[in-house]
Amino acid sequence: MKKLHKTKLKDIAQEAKVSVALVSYVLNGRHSGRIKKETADKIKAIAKRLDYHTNSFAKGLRTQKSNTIGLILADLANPFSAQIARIIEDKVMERGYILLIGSMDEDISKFRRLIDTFIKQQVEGLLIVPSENSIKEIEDIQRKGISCVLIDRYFPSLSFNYVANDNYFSTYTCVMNMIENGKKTIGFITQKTDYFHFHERRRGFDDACREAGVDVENRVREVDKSDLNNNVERAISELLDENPGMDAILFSTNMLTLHGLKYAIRNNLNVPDQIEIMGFDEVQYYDIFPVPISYFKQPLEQIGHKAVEYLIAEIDNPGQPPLQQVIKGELVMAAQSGVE
Amino acid sequence: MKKLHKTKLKDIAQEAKVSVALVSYVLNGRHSGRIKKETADKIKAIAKRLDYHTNSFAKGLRTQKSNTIGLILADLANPFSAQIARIIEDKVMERGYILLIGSMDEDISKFRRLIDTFIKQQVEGLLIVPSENSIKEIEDIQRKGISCVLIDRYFPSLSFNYVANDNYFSTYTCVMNMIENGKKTIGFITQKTDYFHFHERRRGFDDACREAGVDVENRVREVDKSDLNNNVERAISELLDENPGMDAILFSTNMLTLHGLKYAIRNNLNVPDQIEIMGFDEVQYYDIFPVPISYFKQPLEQIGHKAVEYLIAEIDNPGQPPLQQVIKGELVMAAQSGVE
DNA sequence: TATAATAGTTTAAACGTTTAAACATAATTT
DNA sequence: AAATTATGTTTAAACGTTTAAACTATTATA
Repeated sequence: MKKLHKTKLKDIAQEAKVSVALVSYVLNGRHSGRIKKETADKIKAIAKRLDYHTNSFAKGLRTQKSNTIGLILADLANPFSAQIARIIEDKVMERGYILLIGSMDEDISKFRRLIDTFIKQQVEGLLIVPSENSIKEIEDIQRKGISCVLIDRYFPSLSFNYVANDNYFSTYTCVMNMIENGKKTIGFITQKTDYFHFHERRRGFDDACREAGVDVENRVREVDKSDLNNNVERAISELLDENPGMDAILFSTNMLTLHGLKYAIRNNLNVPDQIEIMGFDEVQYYDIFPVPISYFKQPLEQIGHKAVEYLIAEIDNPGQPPLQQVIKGELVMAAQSGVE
Repeated sequence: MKKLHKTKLKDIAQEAKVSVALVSYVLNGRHSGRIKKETADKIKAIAKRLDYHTNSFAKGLRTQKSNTIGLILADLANPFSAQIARIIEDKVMERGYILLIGSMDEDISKFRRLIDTFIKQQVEGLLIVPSENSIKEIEDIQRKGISCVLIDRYFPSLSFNYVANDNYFSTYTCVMNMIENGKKTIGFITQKTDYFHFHERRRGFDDACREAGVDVENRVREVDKSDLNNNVERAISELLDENPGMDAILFSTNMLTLHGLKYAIRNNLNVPDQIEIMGFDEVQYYDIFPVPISYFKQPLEQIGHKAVEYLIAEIDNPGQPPLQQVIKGELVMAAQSGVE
């Protein structure tokens, strides 16, 4: 049972025959310009030799700052979450903070536990990719006066900081692009949900169709999340049956898109000549499918960065008017088919 | 600029007209059976009303325990990492600890930064899914006497705690199964790497073939990670060209498997009758491919659980002889084709 | 020569908890 | 009635750090 002695300021002070305070000043670079270079160097050398690491408990207790930000994800196993987590972690570190990551796995009680945990850990702010039914908890956070920025999803009824993809623009752009490319009968497969961002995607689709003068009637299917496999398949074949000559389908999530691809491959649809498939979100695996697919790429990088900036702004200046921004992503066209 | 006053023990004590110590005893349930129920209830009620949350800085400083475990992943964006993170987070919470997650993104300097950060945060132990060239840092951790368990990958040259998939068994099992099913000419596509676990997979393949009396000569390709796309494709077609009648290919990672599927679909191979494809790791998307595929499923759940158990054991009893275990996963056979 | 400014360092209190030990009172035993 | 035990609560020190303020010694200024 080896007893590991963690080096503390006192150890360094003794070794250097100076006071603890001086060591602290040196190691924090807070020397008001008065510390002798010689002493400073000696102290730094000893700190290094003894492998000193600040005790953040003591530091945090004394300074009342944790330098810590919490990130709560709807579901870590979702590639979207994982990607955004990575982006945010980098950005947060760059700004001198530490990121705590928690995944609520679409489970509200876990969400509450995470919030409590993070509060106990004295996080200075929270970044949240909220899940569907978490509005009450979000309001709670607001009430407690904790700095917080919502990511990707938000509640228009709440006056809250958020950064999200411009979902209206996304589907609007997709449709317009299809139409430019001569598509006439466009289907849309989306998810049945209360999420505001899905409504926006729907609205973008509808408006674009209306503006372009193409029909929307009976061209949209909202599928239920449970038993997605079968529901999507059914939705697609219904859509195709009831709209002969349909020459394009837009899917509103990456999972839906993948199912669309599956359907196309299984049924030997000629993509994109007979029917074009357009998806949402970049998925590492799109290019593995033997079918060219264009997709709307959410601006994850920018969303992550902006969210961190907003949060830090809020931390530095709590209670400011809400910072809200939607960011436009871009359409990534399939590699021209024929070239393999 | 709303000033948010965080409730502390003192506030509760004043409100209840008792000492801070008593409040602490009550809230920690550490009442040696002596505290009047009435008082305890009153205190608890006030704590709840004032929304008290322990200040873990103060608590950690005083108790010298952080109740915190750090998880360092090779790459959070890899589905394997994300899945294992989820499993571990649950398990760790269940055992009363808090999990800090960090992703090193295959970047050694980031790895070192994460270790430092976690040490400063006073983690009681580290769980690490190490990346290829991190052996020096791992030894460092060992030298510092920090409790640590390696996950999934380990260094046989180091005497260290680890929990991993039984990689030898995995490929051995796959091959044997193929042979039972009448396959005669089996190819193996794996990654060119120094990772010990890939060597094990290779060894399992070789041994199984040898034992079953089938040839290994020229049936294995180790592809370079860079430009995986093209390399895999080339490897497969080489393999098929040079081994006419090859009736099965085993892939040693999920990415490789996906590329294998892509190849099969593009080239209209008849899977599994003409050629069987067997993969590694569960991937959410396998079943989307219009091709039946069997795969070896790593026992992620058990690996995660065991790793947490080992780490806590090590924390409770540091310096004990190393705990090491490989766990056998299972082969998941493709849904019988024909049934759609 | 006295005074003030400068440079370099130390003192001491504070952050919010925990916890062994002490204390006070009431109940029980001798 | 004194001594003991049980019950309920408080005291006070400690954890490792930061930081305003104080101190000391030296140098510059009046």
